[in-house]
Amino acid sequence: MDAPLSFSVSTKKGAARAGVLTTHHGEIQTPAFVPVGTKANVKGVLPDALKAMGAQVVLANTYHLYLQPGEDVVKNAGGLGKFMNWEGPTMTDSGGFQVFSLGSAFGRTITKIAKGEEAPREHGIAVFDEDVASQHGQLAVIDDEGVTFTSHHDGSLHRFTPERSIEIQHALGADMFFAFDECTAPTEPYEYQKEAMDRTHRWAERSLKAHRQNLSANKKQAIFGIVQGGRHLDLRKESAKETASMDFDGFGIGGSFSKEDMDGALQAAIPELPEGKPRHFLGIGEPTDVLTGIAEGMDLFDCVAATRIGRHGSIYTRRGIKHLKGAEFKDDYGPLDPETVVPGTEGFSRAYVSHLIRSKEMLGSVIASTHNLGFILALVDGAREALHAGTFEQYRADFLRDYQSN
RNA sequence: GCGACUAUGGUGUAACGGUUAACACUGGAGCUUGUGGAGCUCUCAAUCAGGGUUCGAUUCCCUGUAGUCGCC
Repeated sequence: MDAPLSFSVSTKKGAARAGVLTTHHGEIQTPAFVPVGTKANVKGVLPDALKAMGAQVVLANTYHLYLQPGEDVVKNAGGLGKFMNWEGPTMTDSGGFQVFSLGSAFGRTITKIAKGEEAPREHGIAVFDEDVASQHGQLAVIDDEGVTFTSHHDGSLHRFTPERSIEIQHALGADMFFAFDECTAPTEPYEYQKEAMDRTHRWAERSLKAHRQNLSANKKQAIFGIVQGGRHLDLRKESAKETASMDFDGFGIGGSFSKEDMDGALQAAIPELPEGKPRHFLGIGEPTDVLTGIAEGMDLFDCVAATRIGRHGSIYTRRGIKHLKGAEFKDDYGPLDPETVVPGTEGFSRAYVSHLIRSKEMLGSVIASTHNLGFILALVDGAREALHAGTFEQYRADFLRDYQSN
């Protein structure tokens, strides 16, 4: 295979679709959920376990691996997959998201999913909270060239530009990676959303150029452009159109949404994207959101929620999320989710995992993370099969009914 | 048996004689969407008993009770 990536859609029903994505490290049946392994590890879950539960691809982060252990360590290990002993396909995120999560949003009550709080800010480009900055030594300043930030490890000063991000991602060597973008808080005003979106487009062109100039990387790695535009449908459409006009191998839809905005943003953007290239929904999501994305025509999803909430003692079940730290689970000797079997976690009871989490035993986090990852992978597997069988809408409706019924 | 010391939420510790008895852990509830987070937020919960001094006692005095240590 000469191209780094090939993609074919085999089933289409309305906007939703199923297909196969082929990389140098194997095939990915889409739609697919991508476990997040930020620092070249999926927290608490061994590669063998990932494989056993049907994970097809993992995603690591440029920002984190650049700071620690440094991209050269990963490169000299033979690339991300070799380094982490994962034989399948890999992806890396560009570090752009950290501009958002460590910069303007850090220390505030803003997350990827908007809750409606106001985000006070100076008009302009330097975005950080001075109190937070002094308290945590935190600082991220965006300009048109790139972003300057301090390391959370030692406070040292660093700078990412689109070119630098691509250079690092070449060193990390994942099969697919993302252009460097700016993700804004959903609470930012329209003018700033547009300004950030335009900047993201310029950065996309620079990212693409930097990648195409590296001929050997070009053969091995695929680059995805990222659609932004906040919660504004006209911006979403414009961003999708603009990004689609560039020669990317695939597309990510990024940014932050309120729960209600998600559908609209997808509907505005997706029709502008080419049919024949994969679409990745960045940072999404929870089970119901993933089904929404599939229904709208997304192919790939990554999200930290499964491992994060698992690590802290909450599990997905067919009947909604259960907080195992709750008193009611102390003597609940039933399985984690009677309706979902995850390889490697069969036989563990809610009471047992509740006990482990309460006593801060790491095995509790391991079991819950494994369960949650297996749960959402199985959910997406089921959705894919339903797409092929022509029963996806029913599948989704059934799941939503059960999940919200508790 | 005698002496010394101690007695504050479930646990461990705070509190010049002066607002609503503080903190940590535990317990309970909630949060987490391209992971600075095995994390964060909120919350229930106590002055050993009985007297006395004082305007006012967790604080000072007496008695009782319990515990710890030491001594016959």
